[in-house]
Order: sequence, then structure tokens, then C-alpha cells
Amino acid sequence: MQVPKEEIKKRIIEAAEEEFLVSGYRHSSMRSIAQQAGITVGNIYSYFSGKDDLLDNILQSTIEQLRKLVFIDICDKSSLSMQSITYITEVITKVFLDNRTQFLILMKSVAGSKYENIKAELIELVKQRLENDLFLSSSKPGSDMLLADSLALALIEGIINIFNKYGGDEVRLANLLNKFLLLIIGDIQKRL
Amino acid sequence: MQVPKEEIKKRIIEAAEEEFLVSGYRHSSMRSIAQQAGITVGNIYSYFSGKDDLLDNILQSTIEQLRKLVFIDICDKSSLSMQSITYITEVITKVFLDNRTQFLILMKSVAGSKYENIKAELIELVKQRLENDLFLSSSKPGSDMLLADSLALALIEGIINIFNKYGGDEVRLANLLNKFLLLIIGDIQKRL
Amino acid sequence: MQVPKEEIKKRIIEAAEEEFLVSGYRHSSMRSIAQQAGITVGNIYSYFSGKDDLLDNILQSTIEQLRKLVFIDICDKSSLSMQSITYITEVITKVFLDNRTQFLILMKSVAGSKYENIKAELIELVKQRLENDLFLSSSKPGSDMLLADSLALALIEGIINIFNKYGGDEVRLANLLNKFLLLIIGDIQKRL
Amino acid sequence: MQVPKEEIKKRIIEAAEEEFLVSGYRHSSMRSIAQQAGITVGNIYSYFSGKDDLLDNILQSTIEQLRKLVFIDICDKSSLSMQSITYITEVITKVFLDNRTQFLILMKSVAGSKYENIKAELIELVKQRLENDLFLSSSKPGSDMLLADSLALALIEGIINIFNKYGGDEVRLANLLNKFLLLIIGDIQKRL
DNA sequence: AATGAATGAGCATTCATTCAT
DNA sequence: GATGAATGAATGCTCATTCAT
Repeated sequence: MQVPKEEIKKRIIEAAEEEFLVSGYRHSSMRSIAQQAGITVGNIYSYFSGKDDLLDNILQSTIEQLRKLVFIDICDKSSLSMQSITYITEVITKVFLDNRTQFLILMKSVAGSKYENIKAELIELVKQRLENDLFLSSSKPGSDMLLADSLALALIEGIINIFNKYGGDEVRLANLLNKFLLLIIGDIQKRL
Repeated sequence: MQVPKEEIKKRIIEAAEEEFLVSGYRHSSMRSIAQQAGITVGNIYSYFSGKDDLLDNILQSTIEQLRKLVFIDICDKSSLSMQSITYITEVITKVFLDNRTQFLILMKSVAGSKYENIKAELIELVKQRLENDLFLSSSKPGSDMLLADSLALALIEGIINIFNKYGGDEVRLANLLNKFLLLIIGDIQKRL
Repeated sequence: MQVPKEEIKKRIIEAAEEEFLVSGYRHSSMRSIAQQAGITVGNIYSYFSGKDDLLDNILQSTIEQLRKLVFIDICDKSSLSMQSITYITEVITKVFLDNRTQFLILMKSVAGSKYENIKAELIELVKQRLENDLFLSSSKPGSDMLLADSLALALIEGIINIFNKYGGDEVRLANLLNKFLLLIIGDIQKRL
Repeated sequence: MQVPKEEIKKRIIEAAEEEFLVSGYRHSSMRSIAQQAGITVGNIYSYFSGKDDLLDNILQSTIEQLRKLVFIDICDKSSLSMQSITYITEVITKVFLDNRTQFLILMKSVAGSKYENIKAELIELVKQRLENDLFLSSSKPGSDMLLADSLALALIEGIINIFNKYGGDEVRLANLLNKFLLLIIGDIQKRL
């Protein structure tokens, strides 16, 4: 048609993002994605090799950014100690702000896909930071690793919830995240 | 046929619990439940009227206990103030200890069923407690309701994570929950 | 059990009659017949070899009576001329009065069974009477055989409707049937 | 696939019409319709949203015509008195001639569908005409409403039978219907 | 590139009948 | 004789993917 092929690709991506976010990867149907994009089912396969590939394309750059910033950079800067959780949050927030929908899909709607463990990886990272920076350096030897895990999970889930329901400017977002982190890990060493 | 009736019923329930817990209600298939239980698909319907009924039978008593203890009793004891979150946790823990697998299914694997909002209800309850006991009584007017919501979510998700991965005696469980709550809402009014 | 076996058999028959009449043979389920009879599904098969056999047992004597009175006797008395349709009606009415439920099942609810052609046979009989007694003896050569067929069908369907909805004493029934026949075939030779 | 789309749709419709007419809506299976049409089950759903929709598509225009001509127009022309049954028959005949198979499906094979009461509605309409035009205006007060009902049923069933088995030109059809009506309701007031 | 019909395996559910107990 | 669990084939329907056009 007269519609440039990149435009079609973009429309498919947008329709799929909406569908994945709302219904989840597994429950999303190629039929309704095609319908939403205003094209036919089969034509999606001219641009993407399948449902998997569609999700790959949507999450690709977000994953890359996340891997680079979060999983690589942060591991290098392991000396940052104390501020590390705050720093991770800042980095995650940056990834979120650059890829809102994609990030939320990645965190909430990838059950049934190969990405279903990413959130767990993120939690694992935060957990390790908590263990390294807070728990191990603390004099309390009885600290349970599951406590760090649950605290990490609580942090990530809480942050995702803020991302998800938040609807103002970035100042308010920063404020909310700040307060949330402060409440959970502020002075945590003293409170352990 | 040589296997007594109740044994088969038990095997179906166990197969379904495993399947529901791992794959989630929606993605669980009667076929694989039957296979897991070592019977034919149609025979499940000698014991249960359908997939819904199977889930109902698994969750029934857990739901009842949860509704009674959490949603009714707790609302009556609204005067408990400060300790309310701790109290809710104790009650939830009791329900969990009485119905381990069922409780975890209820919290993690009921998407697509009529129970899919139960966790959200629980979070809402905790959120209201946080608002009433902590945020409103605090002099800080700038507190964002999304903060209470995220904190409630973080608490519930963290607690479920402890339930899910915890594998020791009940003393250790109580200890873990205690520490987790202390970390997140201990002295929270002073830290707001 | 202490219930004599004939009593059980009777209960099955009654339950099946009700079910067949209301839902039709094909749509009736052995499960609900068993339930209605207060026994188990499998036990029906101690008394009857299957759904077919159950229907056979219900309709057996009615069919016999019908075959004897209607299909044999009437064919012998082919000399009765004029009154033949009236006579057939009287005979059918007798069969109906002796076997109310069974007769109505036979006429209305046997689709899917081997008896599904009985009503058509009855119509065929009446059709032949109409042809012999009225149409052929009439001087009108243009009479269409389909006319006799439709008239026969109309007669039988009307009579069954009266049997089905009628709810008074036998005098009123006779009165209704009389009027109905009079309207349709009274003086029919003059009106052809 | 080499067969053009409309051809397949037509084949499905024809297979379904045959199946519905012979086996009835409830007992017809999508599988055998597919087989008859030479396609796979799932492919029917490319053309129709389900068994209901298939029946709707088959009967739609027939129903519309019937509703318009019979149930609306006829009620408006209530002044036609005497000729009303004849008129109803003419209108029904027109609908039949325009939609032969569909009309017969509608009258004989829709048990289990949302159309299963249409024939009864038609009979009710004729019954009311009989009551208004013939029975009430007659001086006979003893006339039983069940008589009108049975006469209406006999008329409609007879007419459907003519439609069903009739296989000549339209002149013969008109002739048959004319004779049939004349026999049943000709001079009926005098014969009551 | 685009279509959308076609496939085939999957889904939950029903039911007449069988059979070990 | 009685049970009701068990079977297996059937029901309508969905969906990711393929492919002739």
C-alpha cells in the first residue's frame, strides 16, 4: 500500500504493546493485535517471525539498556556501597522513563515468554546489594538471606507499582520513589 | 477402579494443586491434571463439575478462613491502631500455616478465575490500615496515597515471598516475618 | 436392597417416561433418568440393556396395541367406508386413553430412536383411508395425493395436539375430537 | 485455498443447510458440516463465529421477511376478516417460495436454537385469527379454544407438509394450498 | 508486501456404556 | 443386584502459524 513499511511495523508494535500490557503475553492473541493495528493476521508474519519475535522486538532495546545499565554497570561500581540501592533505583527509573510501556510489559506481562525471569533477576541483583552492603557489613550474623530476598522483592514490586500507577510529572515521581526508598531502606543498618 | 474413590479424589486434587500452582489456573489444562493424576480426562468430572469447581474445592476452606479472619475480624478490631499491620500479618500467617499450598495458589496462581482479586483486596486492606494508622495520624500532609498503596503492596508481596520460599520451622518463619515487618514499618511514623 | 426389583424397574420406567416426554429421547440422559429414579446410572443396565431397550419397554405395549388395533384391525374392516376416519380416531383415542404418557412419547418424543417413523405410518394409514374412501370414490380426478397426505397429517397433528393439551374429562375429549373431525372431514365429499 | 472465498462460504452454507434440515440444529455437528463442505472444522470459524451464527446467516433474511410480512403486515390488516387465513397462507407461501430450504429449516429443524418458537408463534397467529374471525363471530358459545388451537396447528402443519413434499410448478402448489384451505376452513362458519 | 483462508492441535465439557468391586 | 468410577469418543470452539494467491 502507500503506507511505508516502517509505519506498518510501528503500528503492529504499538498494537502489540497495548495488548501485551493489558492482557499479558500468553493471553494476547495475534488476531486482536492485527485487528488493533488495522492489518491482517498473516501480515504480522511479514514483519515478525511470530509472537515471540514480536515481544523480542518490543523489549529488545529496553532489555539491552537494562542489561547494560543495571546488570553490567552496577556490578562494576560495586564500591558505591551505601548508595547502591538508591543508585539502582535511579538507573531503573531512567530505563523506565526512556521506555515506559516496554518496561511495564517486561515487569508485569511477560509470563509465558522467555523473559519471565527478568524481574526475578532484578530482584536477585537488589538482593545481592542488600546482602553485600547492608546485611554482611552489619554485625548481625543471624540475618536470613530470605529476608534480603523478600526485602528486595518488596522494593522492586513497590517501585513497579509506583511506575505503574504514577501519573504526574517526573518531580513527583522522584519524590515518591525517594520517600518509598527512605521508608524501606533508610537507616536500615541501624534498624536491622 | 481398584483404587478406592477417595484416593482418586485426593490424587486429582493434588495433581490440580501442583498444576495450578506451577502453571496458574488459566493455563492449567484438565488433560494434564488428568494425566498427572493417572486417570482419564472425563473421569475428573465424576468428582468435580468442572475446572471452576476443582479450584473451588481446593480453595474453599482457605478462602473462608481468610474472609473470616482477615476481612471480617480485622475490620471489627479497628481500634488496635499501631499494631494492626502486625496483627494482620499474624492472622495471614495463621491462614498460610493451615493451608500452605492453597494459600500460595490463592496469592499467586488464580488469574483467570473468580478469585483473581483476592490479593488486591488484601493489599487494599493493608493500605487502608497504613493510611488510617500511620499516614493520617502523621502531621505530614504531603503524603501521597500511592505511597501507602505501594508500601502495602510491598508488604504483602514480601510476606508472600517469605511464605513461598521459606522452608524451616515456624519459629524461623515468625522470626523472618517479624524482622521483615520491623524493617518496613517499624518506627515508620518517626521516619515518615 | 429391600426394595423389590419390580419396584425399581417401575421407578426407572416412570423416570424415563417423564424425561423422554419432556426432553425427547435423544436429548434425555441416562444420568438424569437415574437421578430421577433415585438409583445409580449403572444400575439401569441391570434392568435394561440400554437407552434403546428402555424406550422399547416403555412403548412396547402401546406399540402392540396400536399395531393390532390400528394397523391390523382397521385394514381388515376396510369395508366400513365413510366412518373409517372416525373409526380410526376412536381407536387411536382408545390407545391414548389406555397409554397416555406412552402414546404422547410415541407421537412427540421419539426423534433419534427406531420409532421415529411411527407417526408417519399413522399418517400414511389415514392418508390411504382418505384416498380410498373419499378421493377415489369422488368423481374429481384431479385430486392430488399430496392433498390427502397433508389432510391426513393435519388430522393426526390436530388430534395429537388435543390429546396433549386436553385436560378435562373424557366426555369433553370426545366432544373436542368430534368437533375437530367434523370441521375437517365432515361432508368432505361434498366439499371436495 | 485455490478455491475462492465466496465459493467456500457457499459450500459451508449448503452443507449446513443440508445438515440442519436433515438432522436438526441441535444434532448437527460442526465437524460433519466441515466434512460435508470439504474443509476443516476450525475453518468454518473463519466465515462464521459459531453454530449460532451459521444458523443466523442461513435464516436471517427468511426470518426478516416472515416477521415483516406475517407478523407485522398481517396484524395491520386485521380488517380483512374472512379472507385472513387465506391471506396469511398467501404471504407464508411467498416467503416459502423465496426461501425454500431456509423456510423448511425454520419450520422443522430449529429445536435447540433461539428460533425454536417461531412455528408456535405462527400457529398462535392463525389461532387468534380463527378465534376472531370465525369462532367469536359465531353464535356458538361452547366453542373450545383448544379447538381453534388444534385447527390452527393442523392448518400450519398441513401447509408445511405441502411445502415439504411438493415438487411441481407453482400453479400446482397454489392449487394444492387452495384446496387444502378450502377443505379445512371453507364455509367453516356454517359448519361450526 | 499483503491477504485471510486453512490447518491442526489444543481447550473444557458431556454422555452412553462398561465393569471391578 | 447394585454401585459409581472409568472410559473414550463426541461436542463447540480457539489460536498461533502457514501459505496459495
